Amino acid sequence: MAGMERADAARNRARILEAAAQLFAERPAQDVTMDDIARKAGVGRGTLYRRYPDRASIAVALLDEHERALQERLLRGDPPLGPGAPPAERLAAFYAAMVRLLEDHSHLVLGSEVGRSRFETGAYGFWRAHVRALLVAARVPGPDALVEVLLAPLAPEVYGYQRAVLGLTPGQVTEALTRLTAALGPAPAAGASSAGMT
Amino acid sequence: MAGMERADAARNRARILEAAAQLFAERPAQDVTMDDIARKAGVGRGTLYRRYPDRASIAVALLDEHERALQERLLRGDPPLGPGAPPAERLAAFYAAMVRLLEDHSHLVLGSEVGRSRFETGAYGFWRAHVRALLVAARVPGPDALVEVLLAPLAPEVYGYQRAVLGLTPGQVTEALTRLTAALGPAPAAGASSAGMT
DNA sequence: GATTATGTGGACACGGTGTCCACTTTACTA
DNA sequence: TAGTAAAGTGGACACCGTGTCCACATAATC
Repeated sequence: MAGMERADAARNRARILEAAAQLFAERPAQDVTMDDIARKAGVGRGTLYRRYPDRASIAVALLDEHERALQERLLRGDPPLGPGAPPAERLAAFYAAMVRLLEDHSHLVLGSEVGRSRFETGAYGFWRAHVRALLVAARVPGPDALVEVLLAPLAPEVYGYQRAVLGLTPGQVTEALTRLTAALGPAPAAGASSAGMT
Repeated sequence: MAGMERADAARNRARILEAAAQLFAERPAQDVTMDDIARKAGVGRGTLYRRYPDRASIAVALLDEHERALQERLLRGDPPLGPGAPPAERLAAFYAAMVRLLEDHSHLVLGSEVGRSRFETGAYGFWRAHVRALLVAARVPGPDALVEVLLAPLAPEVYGYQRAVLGLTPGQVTEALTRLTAALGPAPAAGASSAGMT
């Protein structure tokens, strides 16, 4: 372990995170200044910058715990989210859960620079790996490029736009993704009637 | 017509656009300040702000002409992009063209706040309407939510990420989208063998 | 050539960011 | 328990970009 965190430091970290969560909840992340957070947390600017060099890193920290929880459920939770169910069902469950996550916390991401850095977060790679594994399990051919296409609507900016501007419901997004995935599948045996569009 | 534009004003507008195009090409839009643009264009700050209240509006102006050109081709160009070809082919052609457009000009959008405002641009609505119409023509059921999902990978941020970080080629993106769309289709008649994944 | 409206440009004030360093607190050691 | 080193803290500060404002210049109109 690389040195214990001092007690006061831990306390302040908690304060900062809590203050930031409140502020991000009540107005766009863009409009929350580092100063706001420091003041609300009862902490000096220097202290804030020591741990979190910018807004994005705070948002990521806040997001992290929620994402971890979902990852845990994907790996070891009950079906259909966890292992045990057929791939298509697990995918549908994943979409629903992911939409739920976005629904609850996308405000952390929208409007700050997190959108970009979030991709670098380990979490996004995790979702990708998960979906890819399910596609492979379902014998969908050429999963590599498909994964990205299937994940794109869950990019925070895109999702936020679909919800806020277009007025789509979370259910509609989930359903569209599920239907899309359901339409995929192993190349039909020669001669089998295909349902695809010509 | 709401008043002619003065000759000097027109000249300066052109200068500004040209300067901005050069600057955006050589470094991330984020890092180009309004001052940079004004200086390079040989124009005062006030003049710049008069027409373009922020970076985003400049980028949108630059993007506009390219987007209009593609719109024109979609409406009145030769098949498969224009009318005449079967919907699936037109969609594939559209994807390819759109990827090309992003390939050439996504740097205008990435990193500035355009990402957001771009959605409000008429252009995005146009793409949506186009794809939706093609889905309808192909008798794909429930096109409304699907359109968004199919367009999501073409959101500039997402596309840029797939290209830069993931290393996907333009061709891969196009192909994934095309395959996805091809898999869609009218609900198969009861009893017909489905190629979809279970 | 005079008048008016439109366009221009740079000075300015404001606000946020990130840095820096003297000070305080904690954890360790004798 | 006192002393010491390391870690943490907080606010003052300088920097930079933004957007506004207004005195001036230039083009269109009479």
